[in-house]
Amino acid sequence: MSTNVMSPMHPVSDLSAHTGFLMRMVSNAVSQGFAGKLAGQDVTLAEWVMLRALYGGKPLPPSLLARKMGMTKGAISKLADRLLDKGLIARTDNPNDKRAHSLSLTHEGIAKVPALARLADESDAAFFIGLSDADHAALRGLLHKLINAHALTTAPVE
Amino acid sequence: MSTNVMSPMHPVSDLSAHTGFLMRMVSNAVSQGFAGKLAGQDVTLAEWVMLRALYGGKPLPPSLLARKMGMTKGAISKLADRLLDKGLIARTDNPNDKRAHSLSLTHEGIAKVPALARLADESDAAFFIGLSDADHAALRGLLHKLINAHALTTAPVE
DNA sequence: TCACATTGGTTGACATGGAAACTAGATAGG
DNA sequence: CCTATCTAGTTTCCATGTCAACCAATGTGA
Repeated sequence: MSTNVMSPMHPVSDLSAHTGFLMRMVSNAVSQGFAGKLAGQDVTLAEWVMLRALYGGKPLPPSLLARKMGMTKGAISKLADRLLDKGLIARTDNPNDKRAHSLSLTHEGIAKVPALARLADESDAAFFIGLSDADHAALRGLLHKLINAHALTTAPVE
Repeated sequence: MSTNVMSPMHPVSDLSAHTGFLMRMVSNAVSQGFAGKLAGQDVTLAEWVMLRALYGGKPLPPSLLARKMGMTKGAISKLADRLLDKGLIARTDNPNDKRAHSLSLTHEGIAKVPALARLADESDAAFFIGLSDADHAALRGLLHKLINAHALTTAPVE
Protein backbone atom coordinates (compact mmCIF):
# COMPACT_ATOMS: atom_id res chain seq x y z
CA MET A 1 0.00 0.00 0.00
CA SER A 2 1.43 3.23 -1.03
CA THR A 3 -0.04 6.60 -0.67
CA ASN A 4 -3.04 6.30 1.46
CA VAL A 5 -4.54 9.21 -0.21
CA MET A 6 -7.66 8.66 1.62
CA SER A 7 -10.68 10.12 0.26
CA PRO A 8 -13.00 11.76 2.61
CA MET A 9 -16.15 9.75 2.93
CA HIS A 10 -17.95 9.54 -0.34
CA PRO A 11 -21.63 8.87 -0.92
CA VAL A 12 -22.05 5.40 -2.33
CA SER A 13 -24.34 5.66 -5.28
CA ASP A 14 -26.24 2.73 -6.64
CA LEU A 15 -24.61 0.73 -9.41
CA SER A 16 -27.41 1.61 -11.80
CA ALA A 17 -26.68 5.26 -11.18
CA HIS A 18 -23.79 4.84 -13.57
CA THR A 19 -24.62 5.05 -17.22
CA GLY A 20 -21.57 2.93 -17.93
CA PHE A 21 -23.07 0.17 -15.85
CA LEU A 22 -26.37 0.28 -17.73
CA MET A 23 -24.40 0.29 -20.91
CA ARG A 24 -22.52 -2.80 -19.92
CA MET A 25 -25.72 -4.57 -18.96
CA VAL A 26 -27.34 -3.94 -22.30
CA SER A 27 -24.22 -4.51 -24.32
CA ASN A 28 -23.61 -7.84 -22.64
CA ALA A 29 -27.14 -8.92 -23.37
CA VAL A 30 -26.83 -8.07 -27.06
CA SER A 31 -23.49 -9.76 -27.37
CA GLN A 32 -24.58 -12.89 -25.57
CA GLY A 33 -27.63 -13.19 -27.77
CA PHE A 34 -25.58 -12.81 -30.91
CA ALA A 35 -22.84 -15.09 -29.64
CA GLY A 36 -25.45 -17.75 -29.08
CA LYS A 37 -26.60 -17.55 -32.67
CA LEU A 38 -23.03 -17.59 -33.93
CA ALA A 39 -22.30 -20.67 -31.87
CA GLY A 40 -24.80 -22.54 -34.04
CA GLN A 41 -22.42 -21.87 -36.93
CA ASP A 42 -19.34 -22.84 -34.94
CA VAL A 43 -18.10 -19.28 -34.93
CA THR A 44 -17.26 -17.03 -32.00
CA LEU A 45 -17.81 -13.31 -31.79
CA ALA A 46 -14.11 -12.59 -32.22
CA GLU A 47 -13.96 -14.92 -35.19
CA TRP A 48 -16.90 -13.17 -36.82
CA VAL A 49 -15.26 -9.80 -36.41
CA MET A 50 -12.08 -11.05 -38.00
CA LEU A 51 -13.87 -12.73 -40.86
CA ARG A 52 -15.85 -9.56 -41.47
CA ALA A 53 -12.68 -7.48 -41.32
CA LEU A 54 -11.14 -9.63 -44.05
CA TYR A 55 -14.23 -9.82 -46.22
CA GLY A 56 -14.17 -7.96 -49.50
CA GLY A 57 -10.77 -6.42 -49.04
CA LYS A 58 -7.12 -7.07 -49.56
CA PRO A 59 -5.23 -9.56 -47.39
CA LEU A 60 -4.21 -7.93 -44.13
CA PRO A 61 -1.21 -8.47 -41.85
CA PRO A 62 -1.96 -9.55 -38.26
CA SER A 63 -0.57 -6.29 -36.93
CA LEU A 64 -3.19 -4.29 -38.78
CA LEU A 65 -5.97 -6.63 -37.72
CA ALA A 66 -4.84 -6.20 -34.14
CA ARG A 67 -5.32 -2.47 -34.42
CA LYS A 68 -8.59 -2.73 -36.28
CA MET A 69 -10.02 -5.17 -33.80
CA GLY A 70 -8.64 -3.67 -30.64
CA MET A 71 -6.87 -6.83 -29.62
CA THR A 72 -3.23 -7.56 -28.88
CA LYS A 73 -1.09 -9.17 -31.51
CA GLY A 74 -0.82 -12.25 -29.31
CA ALA A 75 -4.56 -12.66 -29.29
CA ILE A 76 -4.75 -12.12 -33.03
CA SER A 77 -2.09 -14.75 -33.55
CA LYS A 78 -4.10 -17.35 -31.67
CA LEU A 79 -7.39 -16.29 -33.19
CA ALA A 80 -5.87 -16.63 -36.65
CA ASP A 81 -4.65 -20.11 -35.74
CA ARG A 82 -8.19 -21.15 -34.89
CA LEU A 83 -9.62 -19.77 -38.12
CA LEU A 84 -6.79 -21.42 -40.00
CA ASP A 85 -7.67 -24.75 -38.40
CA LYS A 86 -11.27 -24.24 -39.40
CA GLY A 87 -10.16 -23.59 -42.95
CA LEU A 88 -11.79 -20.18 -43.09
CA ILE A 89 -8.67 -18.09 -43.62
CA ALA A 90 -5.25 -18.57 -45.18
CA ARG A 91 -1.77 -17.17 -44.67
CA THR A 92 0.30 -15.72 -47.48
CA ASP A 93 3.97 -15.05 -47.03
CA ASN A 94 5.14 -11.55 -47.66
CA PRO A 95 7.83 -11.72 -50.33
CA ASN A 96 9.42 -8.46 -49.18
CA ASP A 97 9.71 -9.32 -45.52
CA LYS A 98 10.24 -12.86 -44.41
CA ARG A 99 8.93 -12.15 -40.91
CA ALA A 100 5.60 -10.95 -42.14
CA HIS A 101 2.58 -12.48 -43.78
CA SER A 102 -0.97 -11.58 -44.64
CA LEU A 103 -4.29 -13.15 -43.79
CA SER A 104 -7.18 -13.56 -46.18
CA LEU A 105 -10.40 -15.51 -46.43
CA THR A 106 -10.48 -18.88 -48.12
CA HIS A 107 -13.30 -19.71 -50.50
CA GLU A 108 -14.98 -21.40 -47.60
CA GLY A 109 -14.54 -18.31 -45.47
CA ILE A 110 -15.91 -16.07 -48.17
CA ALA A 111 -18.86 -18.36 -48.59
CA LYS A 112 -19.62 -18.29 -44.92
CA VAL A 113 -19.68 -14.55 -44.31
CA PRO A 114 -23.05 -13.75 -45.89
CA ALA A 115 -24.79 -16.29 -43.70
CA LEU A 116 -23.13 -14.87 -40.63
CA ALA A 117 -23.98 -11.36 -41.76
CA ARG A 118 -27.58 -12.39 -41.94
CA LEU A 119 -27.43 -13.66 -38.38
CA ALA A 120 -25.88 -10.38 -37.32
CA ASP A 121 -28.65 -8.42 -39.01
CA GLU A 122 -31.35 -10.59 -37.52
CA SER A 123 -29.87 -10.60 -34.08
CA ASP A 124 -29.47 -6.86 -34.03
CA ALA A 125 -32.93 -6.21 -35.39
CA ALA A 126 -34.48 -8.58 -32.86
CA PHE A 127 -32.79 -6.98 -29.93
CA PHE A 128 -33.70 -3.41 -30.77
CA ILE A 129 -37.16 -4.09 -32.11
CA GLY A 130 -38.64 -2.74 -28.89
CA LEU A 131 -37.43 0.74 -29.79
CA SER A 132 -39.34 2.99 -32.15
CA ASP A 133 -37.49 4.03 -35.25
CA ALA A 134 -36.95 7.44 -33.71
CA ASP A 135 -35.59 5.95 -30.49
CA HIS A 136 -33.36 3.61 -32.40
CA ALA A 137 -31.99 6.45 -34.46
CA ALA A 138 -31.50 8.54 -31.34
CA LEU A 139 -29.59 5.75 -29.67
CA ARG A 140 -27.32 5.33 -32.64
CA GLY A 141 -26.76 9.06 -32.74
CA LEU A 142 -25.77 9.15 -29.10
CA LEU A 143 -23.45 6.20 -29.49
CA HIS A 144 -21.78 7.87 -32.44
CA LYS A 145 -21.34 11.03 -30.41
CA LEU A 146 -19.54 9.03 -27.74
CA ILE A 147 -17.48 7.17 -30.28
CA ASN A 148 -16.37 10.45 -31.81
CA ALA A 149 -15.82 12.14 -28.49
CA HIS A 150 -13.43 9.38 -27.47
CA ALA A 151 -12.05 8.72 -30.91
CA LEU A 152 -12.91 5.05 -30.64
CA THR A 153 -11.67 3.26 -33.69
CA THR A 154 -11.55 -0.33 -32.71
CA ALA A 155 -13.98 -3.14 -32.90
CA PRO A 156 -14.29 -4.61 -29.45
CA VAL A 157 -14.80 -8.25 -29.04
CA GLU A 158 -15.02 -8.56 -25.35
CA MET B 1 -20.74 0.56 -50.43
CA SER B 2 -19.81 -2.89 -49.62
CA THR B 3 -18.37 -3.36 -52.98
CA ASN B 4 -16.66 -5.89 -55.05
CA VAL B 5 -17.69 -9.27 -53.81
CA MET B 6 -21.12 -10.45 -54.74
CA SER B 7 -23.52 -11.56 -52.08
CA PRO B 8 -24.43 -15.15 -52.70
CA MET B 9 -26.99 -15.35 -49.96
CA HIS B 10 -27.25 -12.16 -48.05
CA PRO B 11 -26.00 -8.63 -48.36
CA VAL B 12 -23.03 -8.17 -46.07
CA SER B 13 -23.60 -5.02 -44.12
CA ASP B 14 -20.84 -3.14 -42.44
CA LEU B 15 -20.08 -4.03 -38.84
CA SER B 16 -20.99 -0.56 -37.68
CA ALA B 17 -24.40 -0.97 -39.23
CA HIS B 18 -25.33 -2.94 -36.15
CA THR B 19 -26.35 -0.97 -33.13
CA GLY B 20 -25.20 -3.85 -30.97
CA PHE B 21 -21.76 -3.44 -32.38
CA LEU B 22 -21.69 0.26 -31.54
CA MET B 23 -22.86 -0.57 -28.05
CA ARG B 24 -20.04 -3.07 -27.57
CA MET B 25 -17.57 -0.53 -28.77
CA VAL B 26 -18.71 2.15 -26.35
CA SER B 27 -19.38 -0.19 -23.45
CA ASN B 28 -15.98 -1.70 -23.86
CA ALA B 29 -14.33 1.70 -23.72
CA VAL B 30 -16.19 2.70 -20.57
CA SER B 31 -15.39 -0.54 -18.83
CA GLN B 32 -11.75 -0.50 -19.76
CA GLY B 33 -11.35 3.01 -18.51
CA PHE B 34 -12.98 2.20 -15.22
CA ALA B 35 -11.13 -1.10 -14.88
CA GLY B 36 -7.90 0.81 -15.23
CA LYS B 37 -8.78 3.08 -12.35
CA LEU B 38 -9.90 0.16 -10.23
CA ALA B 39 -6.63 -1.63 -10.88
CA GLY B 40 -4.90 1.13 -8.96
CA GLN B 41 -6.88 -0.03 -5.95
CA ASP B 42 -6.15 -3.69 -6.57
CA VAL B 43 -9.75 -4.38 -7.44
CA THR B 44 -11.24 -5.81 -10.61
CA LEU B 45 -14.52 -4.83 -12.21
CA ALA B 46 -16.20 -8.03 -11.07
CA GLU B 47 -14.88 -7.53 -7.56
CA TRP B 48 -16.24 -4.01 -7.44
CA VAL B 49 -19.67 -5.17 -8.52
CA MET B 50 -19.73 -7.81 -5.82
CA LEU B 51 -18.50 -5.44 -3.15
CA ARG B 52 -21.13 -2.92 -4.17
CA ALA B 53 -23.81 -5.60 -4.18
CA LEU B 54 -22.96 -6.48 -0.61
CA TYR B 55 -22.63 -2.93 0.63
CA GLY B 56 -25.25 -1.63 2.99
CA GLY B 57 -27.42 -4.69 2.92
CA LYS B 58 -27.87 -8.03 4.55
CA PRO B 59 -25.42 -10.87 3.91
CA LEU B 60 -26.28 -12.61 0.66
CA PRO B 61 -25.91 -16.23 -0.45
CA PRO B 62 -23.73 -16.87 -3.53
CA SER B 63 -26.73 -18.10 -5.47
CA LEU B 64 -28.43 -14.74 -5.18
CA LEU B 65 -25.26 -12.89 -6.05
CA ALA B 66 -24.94 -15.02 -9.14
CA ARG B 67 -28.35 -13.90 -10.30
CA LYS B 68 -27.79 -10.29 -9.39
CA MET B 69 -24.45 -10.16 -11.14
CA GLY B 70 -25.33 -12.25 -14.16
CA MET B 71 -22.55 -14.72 -13.55
CA THR B 72 -22.56 -18.46 -13.02
CA LYS B 73 -22.36 -19.82 -9.53
CA GLY B 74 -18.98 -21.28 -10.35
CA ALA B 75 -17.63 -17.85 -11.20
CA ILE B 76 -19.16 -16.37 -8.05
CA SER B 77 -17.55 -19.09 -5.98
CA LYS B 78 -14.10 -18.26 -7.30
CA LEU B 79 -14.66 -14.54 -7.17
CA ALA B 80 -15.70 -14.85 -3.53
CA ASP B 81 -12.54 -16.83 -2.84
CA ARG B 82 -10.45 -13.98 -4.18
CA LEU B 83 -12.25 -11.35 -2.12
CA LEU B 84 -11.96 -13.62 0.89
CA ASP B 85 -8.22 -13.84 0.35
CA LYS B 86 -8.07 -10.07 0.14
CA GLY B 87 -9.93 -9.85 3.40
CA LEU B 88 -12.72 -7.77 1.93
CA ILE B 89 -15.58 -10.18 2.51
CA ALA B 90 -16.44 -12.95 4.97
CA ARG B 91 -18.48 -16.14 4.94
CA THR B 92 -21.15 -16.90 7.52
CA ASP B 93 -22.63 -20.34 7.85
CA ASN B 94 -26.35 -20.61 7.49
CA PRO B 95 -27.68 -22.26 10.66
CA ASN B 96 -30.78 -23.55 8.91
CA ASP B 97 -29.07 -25.19 5.98
CA LYS B 98 -25.65 -26.63 6.38
CA ARG B 99 -24.95 -26.54 2.66
CA ALA B 100 -25.48 -22.82 2.46
CA HIS B 101 -23.69 -19.74 3.66
CA SER B 102 -23.86 -16.00 3.21
CA LEU B 103 -21.31 -13.44 2.13
CA SER B 104 -20.88 -10.05 3.68
CA LEU B 105 -18.34 -7.26 3.73
CA THR B 106 -15.65 -7.16 6.38
CA HIS B 107 -14.83 -3.86 8.06
CA GLU B 108 -12.04 -3.48 5.57
CA GLY B 109 -14.45 -4.13 2.73
CA ILE B 110 -16.93 -1.63 4.05
CA ALA B 111 -14.20 0.93 4.42
CA LYS B 112 -13.07 0.44 0.86
CA VAL B 113 -16.38 0.84 -0.95
CA PRO B 114 -16.77 4.63 -0.67
CA ALA B 115 -13.40 5.21 -2.29
CA LEU B 116 -14.26 2.82 -5.09
CA ALA B 117 -17.66 4.44 -5.46
CA ARG B 118 -15.96 7.75 -5.95
CA LEU B 119 -13.82 6.27 -8.70
CA ALA B 120 -16.95 4.89 -10.30
CA ASP B 121 -18.65 8.27 -10.16
CA GLU B 122 -15.64 10.06 -11.53
CA SER B 123 -15.03 7.53 -14.25
CA ASP B 124 -18.64 7.60 -15.37
CA ALA B 125 -18.87 11.36 -15.30
CA ALA B 126 -15.64 11.72 -17.23
CA PHE B 127 -16.74 9.37 -19.95
CA PHE B 128 -20.12 10.93 -20.56
CA ILE B 129 -19.11 14.52 -20.07
CA GLY B 130 -19.24 15.05 -23.81
CA LEU B 131 -22.99 14.62 -23.77
CA SER B 132 -25.33 17.41 -22.85
CA ASP B 133 -27.54 16.79 -19.86
CA ALA B 134 -30.44 16.21 -22.19
CA ASP B 135 -28.47 13.72 -24.28
CA HIS B 136 -27.26 11.96 -21.20
CA ALA B 137 -30.77 11.65 -19.86
CA ALA B 138 -32.00 10.45 -23.24
CA LEU B 139 -29.31 7.78 -23.36
CA ARG B 140 -30.20 6.56 -19.90
CA GLY B 141 -33.85 6.48 -20.85
CA LEU B 142 -33.17 4.40 -23.92
CA LEU B 143 -30.98 1.99 -22.01
CA HIS B 144 -33.71 1.57 -19.42
CA LYS B 145 -36.21 0.87 -22.16
CA LEU B 146 -34.00 -1.90 -23.48
CA ILE B 147 -33.38 -3.26 -20.01
CA ASN B 148 -37.09 -3.43 -19.38
CA ALA B 149 -37.92 -4.78 -22.80
CA HIS B 150 -35.57 -7.68 -22.23
CA ALA B 151 -36.21 -8.02 -18.54
CA LEU B 152 -32.50 -7.94 -17.90
CA THR B 153 -32.44 -9.40 -14.44
CA THR B 154 -29.01 -8.24 -13.46
CA ALA B 155 -31.07 -6.64 -10.83
CA PRO B 156 -32.77 -7.27 -7.64
CA VAL B 157 -35.53 -9.36 -6.32
CA GLU B 158 -35.54 -9.08 -2.61
C1' DT C 1 -38.15 -44.43 7.23
C1' DC C 2 -35.65 -45.01 3.14
C1' DA C 3 -34.41 -44.54 -1.71
C1' DC C 4 -34.25 -40.86 -4.91
C1' DA C 5 -34.54 -36.36 -6.75
C1' DT C 6 -33.26 -31.55 -5.79
C1' DT C 7 -30.53 -27.84 -4.45
C1' DG C 8 -26.39 -24.90 -2.65
C1' DG C 9 -21.71 -24.72 -3.60
C1' DT C 10 -17.15 -26.24 -5.11
C1' DT C 11 -13.99 -28.04 -8.37
C1' DG C 12 -11.76 -29.30 -12.66
C1' DA C 13 -11.35 -29.12 -17.59
C1' DC C 14 -11.52 -25.80 -21.19
C1' DA C 15 -11.58 -21.41 -23.71
C1' DT C 16 -9.80 -17.09 -24.55
C1' DG C 17 -7.49 -12.71 -23.88
C1' DG C 18 -3.57 -9.64 -22.04
C1' DA C 19 1.42 -8.94 -20.75
C1' DA C 20 5.78 -9.91 -21.48
C1' DA C 21 9.54 -12.89 -22.98
C1' DC C 22 11.34 -14.72 -27.05
C1' DT C 23 12.60 -15.65 -32.16
C1' DA C 24 13.83 -14.46 -36.61
C1' DG C 25 14.35 -11.18 -39.97
C1' DA C 26 15.08 -6.13 -41.14
C1' DT C 27 17.85 -1.68 -40.55
C1' DA C 28 20.79 1.94 -39.10
C1' DG C 29 25.46 3.64 -37.84
C1' DG C 30 30.09 3.51 -37.86
C1' DC D 1 30.36 -5.38 -43.48
C1' DC D 2 29.11 -5.89 -38.32
C1' DT D 3 26.95 -5.00 -34.49
C1' DA D 4 23.21 -2.78 -32.02
C1' DT D 5 18.50 -1.98 -32.35
C1' DC D 6 13.78 -2.51 -34.27
C1' DT D 7 9.99 -4.90 -35.66
C1' DA D 8 6.46 -8.79 -36.99
C1' DG D 9 4.72 -12.63 -34.99
C1' DT D 10 4.66 -16.48 -31.76
C1' DT D 11 4.69 -18.48 -27.42
C1' DT D 12 4.34 -18.83 -22.36
C1' DC D 13 2.29 -17.67 -18.15
C1' DC D 14 -1.47 -15.92 -15.81
C1' DA D 15 -6.21 -14.25 -14.90
C1' DT D 16 -10.90 -15.16 -15.18
C1' DG D 17 -15.21 -17.04 -16.97
C1' DT D 18 -18.25 -21.02 -18.57
C1' DC D 19 -19.77 -25.76 -18.38
C1' DA D 20 -20.33 -29.95 -16.40
C1' DA D 21 -19.25 -33.28 -13.00
C1' DC D 22 -19.42 -33.78 -8.26
C1' DC D 23 -20.34 -33.53 -3.03
C1' DA D 24 -23.13 -32.91 0.75
C1' DA D 25 -27.33 -31.55 2.83
C1' DT D 26 -32.47 -31.30 2.11
C1' DG D 27 -36.78 -32.60 0.78
C1' DT D 28 -40.24 -36.07 -0.85
C1' DG D 29 -43.29 -39.73 -1.51
C1' DA D 30 -44.79 -44.36 -0.73
